[in-house]
Amino acid sequence: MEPNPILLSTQSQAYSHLAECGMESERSPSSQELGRASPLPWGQVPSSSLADPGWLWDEHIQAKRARVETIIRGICLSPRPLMPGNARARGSTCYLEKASERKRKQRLPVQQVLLQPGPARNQSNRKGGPRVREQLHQLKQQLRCLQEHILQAAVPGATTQALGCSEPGKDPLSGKQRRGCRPQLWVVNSDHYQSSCKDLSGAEEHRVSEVQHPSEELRSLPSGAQTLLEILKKELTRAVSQAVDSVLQKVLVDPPSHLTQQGRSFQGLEGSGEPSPEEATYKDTHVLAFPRRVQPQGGVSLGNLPLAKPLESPRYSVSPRTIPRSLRGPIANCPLTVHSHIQENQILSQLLSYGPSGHRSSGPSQDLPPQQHPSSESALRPWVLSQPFTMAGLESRPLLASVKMEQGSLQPVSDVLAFSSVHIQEGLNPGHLKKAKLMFFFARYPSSNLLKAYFPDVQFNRCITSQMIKWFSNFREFYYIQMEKSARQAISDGITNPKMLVVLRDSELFRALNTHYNKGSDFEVPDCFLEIASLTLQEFFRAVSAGKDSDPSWKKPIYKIISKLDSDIPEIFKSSSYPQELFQG
DNA sequence: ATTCCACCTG
DNA sequence: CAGGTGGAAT
Repeated sequence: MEPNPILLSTQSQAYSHLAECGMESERSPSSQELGRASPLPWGQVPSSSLADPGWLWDEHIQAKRARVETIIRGICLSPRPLMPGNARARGSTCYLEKASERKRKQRLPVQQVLLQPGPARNQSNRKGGPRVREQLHQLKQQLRCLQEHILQAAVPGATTQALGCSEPGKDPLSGKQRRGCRPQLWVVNSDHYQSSCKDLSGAEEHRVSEVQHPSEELRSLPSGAQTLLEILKKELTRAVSQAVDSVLQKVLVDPPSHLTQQGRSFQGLEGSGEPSPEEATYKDTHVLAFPRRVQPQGGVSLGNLPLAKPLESPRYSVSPRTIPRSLRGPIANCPLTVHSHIQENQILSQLLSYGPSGHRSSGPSQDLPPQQHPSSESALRPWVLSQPFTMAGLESRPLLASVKMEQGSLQPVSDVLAFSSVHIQEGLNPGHLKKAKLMFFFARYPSSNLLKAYFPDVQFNRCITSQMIKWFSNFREFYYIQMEKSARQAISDGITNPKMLVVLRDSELFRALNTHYNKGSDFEVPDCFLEIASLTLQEFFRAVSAGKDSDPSWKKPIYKIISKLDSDIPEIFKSSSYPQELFQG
């Protein structure tokens, strides 16, 4: 076969070293954001008492109520160090990792146990006066409001709304939900109510501080008052338990089957994990609703991605199953549910990481014989997995995180945020690697700007950019090694005319290259790449034939030539969900 | 002084 | 494939 002259249609782009505009400045603050995620103390449970005339009839009662509230608040407070501490720790970790970047991808911090079983309060006595009962009745009603509020909290739109109306006295729910507050529950939701907590009036804050030492004051109370207090406390606790239980029962009537499915598919993630049909539905509704909460954590802007607008708006009807299942843990306070909660978190971390290993699949699959396509498939699967949640032009990872948030729990919301943040920071997953490899067929020397353009779902920072540049450096390394090897082979085979050297699809060289960049042959290697490869091969052939390889830098001229022969990368690669199509068709 | 890159190594 | 390094270009 007579190879044609290899004059390529070189839409050659001069390789330009474009400085990576550091998005650092954007990212660093975001890391710190994490630390600030839960800045507020927990005692800020706003009180509605002043607005509730029923409580004003007697100052004594009011004072008692304040104390009871303090107790309740204390219950709410106890778990507090857990979460904010966690968030902060995670944030700083994040920050440190950022500072010490250049590290390879760090493992995602596996979600640790966040539950701390609160003191189990048994209560069976109920002999309060009618007034107390009446008040308890009110409490129950308020708890019902709480139920609704919880339901709403599962959907960001609703949460946003809740925040918006959290001004004391204006919020119809203000002050009501917190009396139903169970500790863990509010650990879960604390972030959402920060603003309302901030709105505590000075008077109330004073009142709160006034009753900071209930134990002392309690002892000084008249016995009748103490009795009343006791009864009130018990009834409160009981009512809270009932109310929350009922909420959860509602939720559990329609258990989030997708979660269990996830649990299973998570174990077999490498194998046959497919997005459940229900996951698909998420992208239509809920997913859109969440990233907004993720965004600020995730790092300031999702860059170029116009996330905010469409996500702001809609309110979505919330099905009961969107209530976090893990709420059961705190409620039931039982080891089993705690365990299930841990499992959920594991699933969460697993899914947010790139595979069961918690690390992107790497060496092994690459070192395996090319025939073992499943390995490459598995390397890609986690990425593909995330695709159903990817809307065009949207950042996929926050969406994924959002989904997890939904089927996970409210409690780790902040952790999910941290996850997503870390995730964004990590940025690159096997799907990106795959995509980069395919892009190598078109561009051997992509500039950082080009990469940014073609990876819209990646939050570029210095580390990410250099990592991706490094990828291409490694790609080139392999490429040139193969070329040199083949050239030398051709020479030793007695070839004399470089024009005879053409890389064909059935050649061994092609096989090696295809195996490296296109494992599984999911992608049809473009002809332009074969032309470049042929040219490269010929250049190596000429150089070696001319004995230039004695020069230590004999390859440099070749590199210079090749670096000018980058082709335009098809626009389709600009889609953040591009390679997905390869596996659908 | 930085940035980029090839090269080497694990 | 990532980390580290040295050289070269800017």
